[in-house]
Formats: sequence, C-alpha cells, structure tokens
Amino acid sequence: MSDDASPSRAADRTQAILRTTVELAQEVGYAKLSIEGVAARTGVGKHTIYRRWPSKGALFLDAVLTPSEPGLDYPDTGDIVADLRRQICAAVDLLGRPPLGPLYRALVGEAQHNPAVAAALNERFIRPQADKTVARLRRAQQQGQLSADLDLDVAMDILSGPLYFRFLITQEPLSHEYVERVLDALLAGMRPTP
Amino acid sequence: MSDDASPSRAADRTQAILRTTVELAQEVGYAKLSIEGVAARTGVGKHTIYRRWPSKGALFLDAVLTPSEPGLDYPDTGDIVADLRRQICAAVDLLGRPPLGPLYRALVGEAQHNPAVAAALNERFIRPQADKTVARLRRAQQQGQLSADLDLDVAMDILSGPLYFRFLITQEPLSHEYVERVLDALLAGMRPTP
Amino acid sequence: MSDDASPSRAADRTQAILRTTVELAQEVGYAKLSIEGVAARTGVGKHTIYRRWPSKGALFLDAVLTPSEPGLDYPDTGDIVADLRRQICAAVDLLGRPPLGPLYRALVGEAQHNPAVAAALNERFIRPQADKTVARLRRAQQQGQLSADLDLDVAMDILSGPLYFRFLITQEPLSHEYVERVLDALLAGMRPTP
Amino acid sequence: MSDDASPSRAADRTQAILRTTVELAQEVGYAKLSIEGVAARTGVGKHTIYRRWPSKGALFLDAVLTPSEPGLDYPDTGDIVADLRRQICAAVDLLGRPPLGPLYRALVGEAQHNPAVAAALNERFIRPQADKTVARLRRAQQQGQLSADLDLDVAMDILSGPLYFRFLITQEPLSHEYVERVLDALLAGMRPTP
DNA sequence: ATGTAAGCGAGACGGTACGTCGTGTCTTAGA
DNA sequence: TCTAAGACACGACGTACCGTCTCGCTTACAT
Repeated sequence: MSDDASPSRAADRTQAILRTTVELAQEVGYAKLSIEGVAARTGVGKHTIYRRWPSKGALFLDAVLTPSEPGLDYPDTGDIVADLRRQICAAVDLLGRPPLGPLYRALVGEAQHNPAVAAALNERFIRPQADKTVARLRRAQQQGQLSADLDLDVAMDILSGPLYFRFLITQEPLSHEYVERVLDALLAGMRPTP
Repeated sequence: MSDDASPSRAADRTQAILRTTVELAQEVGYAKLSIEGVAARTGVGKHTIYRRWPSKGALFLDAVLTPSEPGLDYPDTGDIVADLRRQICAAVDLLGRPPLGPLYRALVGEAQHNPAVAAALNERFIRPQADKTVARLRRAQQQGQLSADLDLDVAMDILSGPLYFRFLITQEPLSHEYVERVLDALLAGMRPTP
Repeated sequence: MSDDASPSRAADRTQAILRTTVELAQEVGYAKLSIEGVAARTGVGKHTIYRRWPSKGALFLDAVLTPSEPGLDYPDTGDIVADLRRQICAAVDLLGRPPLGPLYRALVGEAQHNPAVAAALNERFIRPQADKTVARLRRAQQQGQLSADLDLDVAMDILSGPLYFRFLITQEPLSHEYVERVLDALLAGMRPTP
Repeated sequence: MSDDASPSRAADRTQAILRTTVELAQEVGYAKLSIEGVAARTGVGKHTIYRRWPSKGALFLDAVLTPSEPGLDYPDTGDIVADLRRQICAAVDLLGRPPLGPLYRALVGEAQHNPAVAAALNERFIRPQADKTVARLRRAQQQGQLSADLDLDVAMDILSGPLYFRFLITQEPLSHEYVERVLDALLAGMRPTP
C-alpha cells in the first residue's frame, strides 16, 4: 500500500534526525550539541537515536558526512597541475568554510577523542579521497607530468597536510591564493635550482 | 615561615594539580577526564582549580604544555637538511608517540571545539616553534642552501602539515623513515627533473 | 480445528501468561515485575497481554487470584468455634505464608494505589468470602452459639481485621497460636467478667 | 551571623521538599508522584532529594509522617471505654479521611512492596502508638475496667485491625458510628451471655 | 601578638545531560 | 484474523559533572 515515494518510516526518521543534528550543531556548536536536544527538536524519542548510533560522535559523523559523501569527484583534464588546483580548491571551498567548515573541524576534533569516529572518518571519507588522488597522480606520473622519483603516498600527505595544518592548528582562513602558494612550493621543491 | 625550598604553597598546588591532570588523562583519556576527578585525586577543593583555570580545556592545555615547553630548541649545524631532519624527528619522538602523543592529540582535538584553547595552543607552542623554524630557514636560504624562490611561511606549513595530517587524520604511526620520505619529496619537488 | 483436548489457543496463552506472571513476581518481586518482562519470558507479544488486561495490576490480580479462587470453602461441623478456627487457619496458611503470601501482600498493596484492583479484589475474593462467613455466623447465632446481640457485619471485620493488621502493618508472622489468641479474646470480650 | 529564626539552609530545603511531596501526591496520587516532579516543583536539583532519601517510598514516608508524628496522644480520663472511643475516633478522623487519608493509604500500600518503608512505618508510627495503647490498656486492666484474662498485645490488634481492614480492604468509609459498633462487639465478646 | 583577610578542603546546590527502562500505541510480516 | 516482534514517543529513572555557593579551618600579613 506504500509506494516508492514514501520508502520507509525508518529512513524518514533517520534523515530527519541527521538534518536536525546539522542544524543544531550549526546553531550551538558541537560542544553544546546533545542527543537530548536533537531528540527534542526532531520530535523523536531518545531511544530512536540510540537505536541507530552509539554515541554523539557517531551521529555527528553521519550527519556531517552523509550529505557530502558523493561530493568531491576528481577531474582529469590531462593537466595535473590544473586538476590538483581545481580539486583542492573545491575541497577547501566545501570543507574549509561555513557552513560545513566548522562542522568538519568539530568532526576532526571529535576523532581525536573517539577512535571509532577516527576510524569511520578515515574509511568513509579520507581513504576514498586519498585513493582517487593517488590514482590521478599515478596517471600523471606515467605521463611524465610528475617526477618519476615522487613517492605517491607521501605526495598525498604533502598535498593535504599543509591545508589541514592551517585549518586545524593555526586556524587561519584558507584562500585559493594560499592553495596556489602551497602548490608552487611543492612543485618546485625546496632545494635551490642549479 | 616559607624558605627557598618551599617557594609558595600556591605554586605547589598548581604543580600538583597539573601532575594529576596528566596522570588521570593518561589513565582514562581526555574525554573522561573531569575537574571533579582531578580535584578529588589531588586532594584539593574544586574551587582551587576553578580559581586557576576557566575550563577543563585550559587546565589540560597547561598540563600538557608546561612540561614540554622548553623542549624543542632548534639546532644550527650549518646543514639545513640535517638540522630539519633532527628537529622534526625530535618533535615526532616527543609529541607523536606515548606518553605525550595521546595527550597532544587530545589537546589538538579540544582546540577544535574551544577557540580559547586553539588560541593558547598557537601562541604558547605553535607560533614560537614556527618562528624559530622560519628564522632557521631564512638563514639557510641566505646561505643558498634553499631555493631563493621558496615561500618561507608556506615552507613551515609544508614541513609540519604532512606529519600533522598523518598524526590527526589517518592516525598512522610516525616513523623516522616517514620523516625522511617527506623531506625527500619536499626538497626535490613534484615536478619532473629536466 | 480445535477439539476438546486443546480448548482454545487463546485460553492456552492466557494461562501461560498468568503462570509466567506468578513465576516472575516470585523471582523479582511485584515492584520489579513488568509487562515487558512477562511478554518476553512467555514468548508472547506485548499486545497479546494488553489485549487481555489493561494494566500490570489487573494482570497480577488475575495471576494471584485465579489459582486460589476455588480455595477456601467454609466448613460447617456444627461447632462454630471449631469451624472458625479451621477456616481462619486455612486462610492464614494459604495467603499468609510463601509461596502465595508475598504475592497476596503485593496485591493488597497494589489495591491501595489502583482503585480498579481494589474493586476487583473485593468483588472476586473478599466479598464472596465475607458472605460465606456471615452466613455461617448467622446459622451459629440462630443456634445460640453466638451472642444474640452480635453485629454480624462487624463480626466479619473483627475476625479478619487483626490478621490483616498483623500481615500488612506489623508484618509479623501469622501462627496458628496467634489465631487462637485472637479467637479467645474475641469470644470472651474485653469487659471484666462479673 | 545566623540566628535562631533561620536555622539552616539544609533544613529549609528538606521542609520545602516534604511540603511539595504532600502537595503533589494529593494532586496526582502516589502512583504518578515522581522524584523528578517533586524536584521541579520545589525548584531543587534531583540530587538534593536523592541525598536525603534513597527512594520515592522513603521520601513519601517522611512527607506523610513528619507532620502527623506528634499527633495522637493518648488521653486518660479514668474511663477506658471513653478514652478508647476518643482515641480511635481521633485516629480515624486524621488518617481515615482526606486530606491525609489517601496519603496514608498509599503509604501502607507502598509498605507492601518496600520492606524499608514497612520497617520505618512500624518503628516511627505504628509501634509507638501501639506501646501507648498497651500501656493505657494495662492501667485499665489493673483498675479492673478490663477482663483480667485479656491478652493485651492481641487487644491492640483487635482494636486496630477491623478499622484497617475496612480502610485497606473493603475501602468503605470509616464513621464514628462504625467505631462504636466495633467497640461494642469487642467489649461484649462473641459468646452468648449466660 | 593578634586580628584580619585570603586561601583552602569539603561538599551542598540548581542545572543539564547522560544512557537505560518501561509504558501503552502502532506497524509489519508471517501463520 | 490473530500473532510475535519490535519500533516508536514519552516520561522517569538514578548517576555524573558542571560551575557557583557556602561553610569552617588554617595560614600568613599587617597592624
């Protein structure tokens, strides 16, 4: 008697809870987010949340990642430098600024206290992105656009790391101009040119 | 009544509280650390803690940074690559592994939720280290050991970032060998050598 | 499809639920008894219980009274004192000690909070017993074995009351010897014999 | 700095909580009384209640008994029958009708589920009253106003029991006329007068 | 040397949230 | 059609900390 348009009560509720979680987190911040509050605002019993997620961290992870998961697909225009620039700027625009930025920052913060969140963050978001990046880098390397000596796993870290450092540690804003400067430095290398 | 050997009751108490905080954090983790617990274990009234620190985060920051503050002085042997390697390895050994590693990780995590902690972490630890690093890099650049084009502020980020990325995000262990690979990649640059 | 040997699925289930209720109440006490628990232990849906009884109290009343209802028939040997002694001792033995005693005590306790239970307890158990008692007392009075002045309704209360008082209020054990002492006092009266 | 008129914060709060408990119990009944509700209405943290009483039953016992404890003093006019009548009627008027009646009924009900409440009820209320009653009966017996054979401990039970039976079991109202009828029956005895 | 204040331990207090349990209603799938 | 299973909104449980507050007691300073 139920048609495709109303797939299941359970999924409806799950979505509603995730939406409220994002809303509330944006209003009061992750630290003051509470399962009690999410339940009340969604009009849902606390148990309905605990049945789905074991902790505030797990709920928050789902709430932040679910909408952006199919988000950052990798371009391949043939020009690795342009593609990296495009991809990194997209990531910075999505995760490095409001509205998602503060939530993503809080999510990474939570991962430092909660190993389950750290693991899930890696598996659901970081590793897939890294794999795509490494694959793209490998193609570029094979085409001679990157140094044959370049250690591709490390390349992933040196491309992401500086931005995460600025995002999490010094907490200065992330501009496209900054991305450019990082890319320039990485491409050229630190050693004096002969 | 107080002599040099017991400089001040207040300082004694402060030290005792900081010691307990580290102890307790190592035992139960930052998430389950509580001011109530620190007070009880130290044998101190809660007020005595609140009089000194405004929040658990601030207390924890002091507890983690106080002992390691006079820690990572920069060497200058004349060889910038050797000095960087030495310095980064020292930092990794101190902050990247037990016993201090988990505490430092939690501290950075807390900084994501608490702007005051983020600011204090930067001012008391990150910025001073960065300044020393940049100064050392500048000398090397002037001596021709680094590319004249190198953007020194960015250099600081690309040296630290990859290690923080691995420490905070993928949470894989930090070995000296990994430091070496990062340095190699950064020095050589990603572009193919002509 | 159902024959005499399996009178009805419904009745079977009802009996099973009542049995579990008694079992569980004996194990954990009435206060910790729950419909949820009874359903789980019986292997029955909660609805199947709610369809039959409106509340825990009503279920418990049925569970306690059903087996003992056809219990306390009144003897008439011609000797009213002997009959009262026999009857009261039987009641005390059945309801005043384990295994049924604690359940009956809890049932009366529940009746203090739940008027429906109080009413049902009276109608299904107390009043029928009282009617039989009064009838027996009336015969005895007509035969001259009891004072012609005796107020028979009150007689019922003064025979039962002291035992209930001891059972519910002072919660001291009920022995046959105690029954004897009560009967002696009631028969003789408190006034000095002239 | 504090004078006799403001004895202590603690006692103030205790009294406020007990008052609210009685109020709330009268409004919603014992079954729906909750520690949460009492705390909210009193404007007090739940812990402040749990610090003082281990359970709803214990709190309720205090709330009901505290005001009426110094309540039912025994008269001695020299006429035991008149004194019993006076005393029993006073008890019936206080505990057998609103406002206290329903609370006392609920208290006795709770005692059936909670041994601690049963014990406290006995020690703080029932036994002291019983002791006074027995003492008064003993004087009357020595003066020849009661049968020399009367078993005084049992006398206590047969005086109280019928009223408790009516109060708790049949739950009919308790009138002075009923008290009279019980006393008449008990004084005269059930045996036919020769 | 003696007030007098400041710091202190202890812990009560009003709150908020926790994670769990049971209620009574409702839905779903299977017999 | 009735059932078992269990999701659901709700409300209360009893616990844990929060940050504030009052208590006496002990230091240590200023008179």
